[in-house]
Amino acid sequence: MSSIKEVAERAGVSSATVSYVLNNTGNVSEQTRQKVFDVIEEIGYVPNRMAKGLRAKKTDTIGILVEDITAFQTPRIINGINEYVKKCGYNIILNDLGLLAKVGKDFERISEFQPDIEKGFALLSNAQVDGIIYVALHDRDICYVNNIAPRIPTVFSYCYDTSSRAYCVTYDNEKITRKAIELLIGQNHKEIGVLCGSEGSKPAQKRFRSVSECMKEHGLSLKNSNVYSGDWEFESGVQAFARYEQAMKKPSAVFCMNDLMAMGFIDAALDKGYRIPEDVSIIGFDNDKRCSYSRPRLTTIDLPLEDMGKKAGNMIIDLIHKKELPQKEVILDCSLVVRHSAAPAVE
Amino acid sequence: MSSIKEVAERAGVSSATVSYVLNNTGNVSEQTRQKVFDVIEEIGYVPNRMAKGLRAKKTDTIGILVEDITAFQTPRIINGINEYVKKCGYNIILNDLGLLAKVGKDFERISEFQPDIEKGFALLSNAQVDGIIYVALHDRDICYVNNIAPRIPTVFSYCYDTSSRAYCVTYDNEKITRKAIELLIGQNHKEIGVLCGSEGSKPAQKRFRSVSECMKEHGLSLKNSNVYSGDWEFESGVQAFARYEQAMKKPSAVFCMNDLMAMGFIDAALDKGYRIPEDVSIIGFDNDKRCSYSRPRLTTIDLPLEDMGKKAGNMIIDLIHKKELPQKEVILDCSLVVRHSAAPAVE
DNA sequence: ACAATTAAGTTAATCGATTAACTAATAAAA
DNA sequence: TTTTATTAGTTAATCGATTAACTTAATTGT
Repeated sequence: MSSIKEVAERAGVSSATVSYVLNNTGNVSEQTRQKVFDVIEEIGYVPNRMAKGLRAKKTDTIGILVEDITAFQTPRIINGINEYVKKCGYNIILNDLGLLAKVGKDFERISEFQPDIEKGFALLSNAQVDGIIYVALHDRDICYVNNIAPRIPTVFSYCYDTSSRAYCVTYDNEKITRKAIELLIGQNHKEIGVLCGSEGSKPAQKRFRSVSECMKEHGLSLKNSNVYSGDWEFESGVQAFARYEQAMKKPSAVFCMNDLMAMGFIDAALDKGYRIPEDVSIIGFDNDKRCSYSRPRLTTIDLPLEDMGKKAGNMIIDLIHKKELPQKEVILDCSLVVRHSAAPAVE
Repeated sequence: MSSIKEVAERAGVSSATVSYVLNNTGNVSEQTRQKVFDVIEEIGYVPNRMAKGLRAKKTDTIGILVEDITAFQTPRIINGINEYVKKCGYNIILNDLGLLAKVGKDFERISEFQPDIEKGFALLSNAQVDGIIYVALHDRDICYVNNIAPRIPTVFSYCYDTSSRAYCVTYDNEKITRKAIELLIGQNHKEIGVLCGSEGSKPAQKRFRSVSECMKEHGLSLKNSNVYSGDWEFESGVQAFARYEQAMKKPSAVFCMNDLMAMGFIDAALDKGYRIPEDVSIIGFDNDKRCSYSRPRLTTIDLPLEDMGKKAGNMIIDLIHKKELPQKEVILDCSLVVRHSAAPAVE
């Protein structure tokens, strides 16, 4: 309601002087400064961000475009971004595309929602944000999004980009998958199974290749019959166990490409009287909160979600300040969370 | 970059005409309209929201102030708000106070962070949002916040207000607690225990009173020895079980004031060889995703979080349009999610 | 045929904050 | 004493979109 003009009149100065007081610029006597502050306090004046943004052509605001706020990883990433950018004096605007309900875990289908994504970018872009951070649902190639990344600095998180044109923050699938498999090998497991994510999924392919290579390097081979297909969902873990149980020679350990499938596998196993980890060791992936209280507690892989958010915030602010970034793609390390679902092989 | 002026020049019309085309107002010939659209398409013009907001004195944007984005209920509420307000042509700006890390589950301490909360309101308010929705961490009295609710329409969600001055959306603790207890009574449980939330907590007090009254109405009495104190955390469920186990006459069912404590109780019970629900029935509260895959699956209470978001969105938009609201406080019903942790009493 | 109406546009003020360019007075330097 | 700097302000243009008030031409009514 109240404008800088009103403050100026009441304080008996020009509006320029008020602006100088507010921004701590120009030359203003202590006396005048105090008077201006008094008036501001008195009438509860708050600067109009629209006017400021219009004039200054920047808003000190970062736009966050999330594919789905209800996905378990999204809040942790937002939290990381928020923590970092607040310290730098930036605010965030969030826009949620709500894609999870539309695509489930079928991340490949997200490209169908290209118009929604473009709309989200347009919305943030005309909200005059200084930069945009895109938070994906699942580690995936965003090259198709690249052509719409607007004239505004943009950083993709939980994404990589095979075309290497976009700024991305992602995590190292290969390294951590190897670490998990090496844990099992170190526990003397020789027959290791793998429960895969959806067939078309890039991270699933990466993880599979890492499992296979890592085993080969340790003189083990990944048998076809020990590879269970899955679709990231609980139920596919249940089905995988059914196939596991029918096998003649059963793996003593199964690496599951996410926690949800691991839970399905374990649940089905426990129903049939199997003991975990005595009969079969299980490693999950995601450190998904929904699986926090499994019995036994799940040995799994924690994604550096907060750090991905922080790094994305760091990159976007550097880009806004037109700093050169040393690399377009930042790949952060995951960590192995050792709990009780994987144990040394017996016999 | 490109402004309405540039579009006007290229299309050979005045900027007013472009504005009329954009807003579908005024009289513009089909020919001119088409030409303007062509130019807009060609140079990728996007209206500047700052300028628009400055002139129109509204932004079609709702500010959401959340106490903590990582709390399990927050994303579901945001999702509900988002879904509703998008349909009405509104966008959202989010500001996260990140209080969870600071107060843990000690919600009463939130009042210590009054300055942070005020800062959050100020931030959104000077971002010129048309209205603010405050999303609390836990159902609680927000009367102390009331005096800072600014000249902007404000709706509190996951909150109630003993002073009845603020607009609130909350859920019915009493009704659903009775329903849960009646489920147990219907299952012929006579000796019912209750695992409480933090002592100072208002919802914990409400739930306790409801348990006690409901039992009395059914001719049962709640024994002091069957009341376990807790603090909403997993560990206090474990401790409650220790006390449970020492008792001479053990309750055949325990109503836990949240899922986390229920999980702690169950976990400890299973460790000691107790069977759930054969030896003791358990009901939780929250339908917390972290407890989704417990064995047995938890019978619990689902909070109408999306609906609370939707309703808050509905209320704030009505307030923005200066509609009279029939009531200041809206109380939504929870639902009982019957799964497998509570079963009829044996013997 | 002439007034009244409608259609299709233009002009210019406005929203509120910023800031370059200017003034005026005082203090310091030469 | 005159010049130069410094201090403490003011004036007015500007950012981009909206919209009331106006103009001009074409159409309609009687």
